[in-house]
Amino acid sequence: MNEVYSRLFTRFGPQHWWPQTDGAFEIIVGAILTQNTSWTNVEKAMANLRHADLLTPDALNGAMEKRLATLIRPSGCFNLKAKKLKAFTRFLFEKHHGKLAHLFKQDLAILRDELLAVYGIGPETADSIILYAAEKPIFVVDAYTRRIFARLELVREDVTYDETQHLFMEKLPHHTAMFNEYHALVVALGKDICKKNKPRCDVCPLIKICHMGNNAESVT
DNA sequence: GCCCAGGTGGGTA
DNA sequence: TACCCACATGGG
Repeated sequence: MNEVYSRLFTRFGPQHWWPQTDGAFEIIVGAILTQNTSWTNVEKAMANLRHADLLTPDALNGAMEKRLATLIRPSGCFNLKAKKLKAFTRFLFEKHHGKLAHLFKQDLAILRDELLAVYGIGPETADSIILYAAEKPIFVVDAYTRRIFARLELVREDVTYDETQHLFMEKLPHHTAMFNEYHALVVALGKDICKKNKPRCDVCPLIKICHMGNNAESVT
């Protein structure tokens, strides 16, 4: 796992996901908006929210769901995501006085359980929030992670989210900055492989990555 | 015109 | 538990 990280970093360089100039709340909003959506679309939705001064817990909590949906339209699934954003701020105000610092000061395991209980927050979004917004060390798993590492025969094909996460966290030092880069680098590799096989692939990205075979070894 | 994107929740068997 | 499906826009 360490070896793969070194090679990925050498190959792709630092990815600068969620730069520290973004506030924690913006990161959370982005994590929800990016579900099954490309980042360029999320940026448009975020720009709309910023322009409307809605990128604070208070403002978002007070905004009408319908208005939110209109503003975040470019990110797709906008009605659903507006509902999810409202669900998060409702949770934040009901349990933590609307303060992220109050939410984040909890133990990592408790924090994760609380996030998972919020409507619209699944394991990947919860872990992204913990790693990128709360800056606590947790490994974020996504579809690329499982496919790529299954192909490298480091995990089983049918491995679950939690199993994958456990495996990585067992073998790697718990460093927030490193987990941050690692996840971003895996996504960079996944995209890179997709691009290379684009012209001939019917079932992207599954087949593409299944086809990467020996090339993957040389890339990573 | 088709496929996918930094997923999640709900329904059915 | 294991699959399906809806959500929905914009870029390649």
